[in-house]
Amino acid sequence: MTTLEKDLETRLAEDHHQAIKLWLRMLTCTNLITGKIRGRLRENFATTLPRFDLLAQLERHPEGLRMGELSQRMMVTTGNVTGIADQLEAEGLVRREADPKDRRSVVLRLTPKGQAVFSAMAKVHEGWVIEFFEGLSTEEKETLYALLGKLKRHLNGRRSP
Amino acid sequence: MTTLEKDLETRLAEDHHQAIKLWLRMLTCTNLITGKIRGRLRENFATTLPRFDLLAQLERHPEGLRMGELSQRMMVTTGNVTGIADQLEAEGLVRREADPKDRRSVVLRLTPKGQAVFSAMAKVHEGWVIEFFEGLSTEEKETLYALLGKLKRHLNGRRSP
DNA sequence: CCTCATTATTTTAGAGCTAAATAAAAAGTG
DNA sequence: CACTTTTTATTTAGCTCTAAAATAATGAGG
Repeated sequence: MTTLEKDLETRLAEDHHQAIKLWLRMLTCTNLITGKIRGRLRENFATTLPRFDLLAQLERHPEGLRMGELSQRMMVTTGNVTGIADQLEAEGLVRREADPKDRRSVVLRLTPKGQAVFSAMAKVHEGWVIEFFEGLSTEEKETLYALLGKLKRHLNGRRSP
Repeated sequence: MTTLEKDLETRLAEDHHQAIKLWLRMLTCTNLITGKIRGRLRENFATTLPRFDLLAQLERHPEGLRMGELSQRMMVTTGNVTGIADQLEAEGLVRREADPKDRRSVVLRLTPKGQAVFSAMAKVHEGWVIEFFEGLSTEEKETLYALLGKLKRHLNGRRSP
């Protein structure tokens, strides 16, 4: 084996190791942040991250969203959305409505109470996220955002969507 | 309000929005990757991500790890580690051993079968991760790794450890 | 009409995960 | 040494999530 070949092999191996290290670090950061958010949502508002997430999606879509749309946006199964929606409906924060265009569909909307409860939480939540990322400068956040955008396109682009 | 103040305020608001967008994109990328890995682990090896994660930790520490050490490294509760270890022990992949230095502790180690099963999976798993990140160049991965490192230090450094 | 494939939601079974309570051993303190 | 606090692992109750099966409505073709 020549020196050039050895170098190429080494560089490839390092690149492989690099991807693994990168992935583990990314996973760690995400876990740290979700853990903090989960704990604070519980302590401050006695609610959970998926409940908050569902309300956030509805708040961005006052016209309501179907269960399938919610499951796509929240990246969970429709069965999971059903369970979370059940709880929020029991708490009076969301309402199931019939879709006039398709009787198979259910459209979920925020109730006035749900809007009020969510907007109180959203302000505080935004502050937490700002705090978590304030270790990075605006330029660094911009770079990170762009790199993750490229990663996301690659992940969505090829197989197993 | 003067023009300067308005600009400052606008810039701050944009910075806030930036943190939220960044966080949501980061969460999306992580969810996409974990979803792919989970599905492939199930299809190819009939196992799950937390099981794989526990085996991976033990593989890096042939001397064994205590339940508490595992829970820290896996970023889950010790109760959760107990349950996953129960399953892996029933499958004969790990073994509980008494810690001679501390009778409260349990040291978990890979069995020979566990080593064999894991190393077969690890090779394939590494290939998946390389594939997920090959949309980025070596330099881009390096930049992403560094930025996440800075983020991680900030997250660990301040309140709520 | 009537079937057949598709789409939308719910239900079910089981693993994952947390927080809190428990039990046992170790470590610190007067 | 006795007493208290801390540490370590397990257990328990309850929510979260998935995959797969069950319901039910839509739509296309014959």
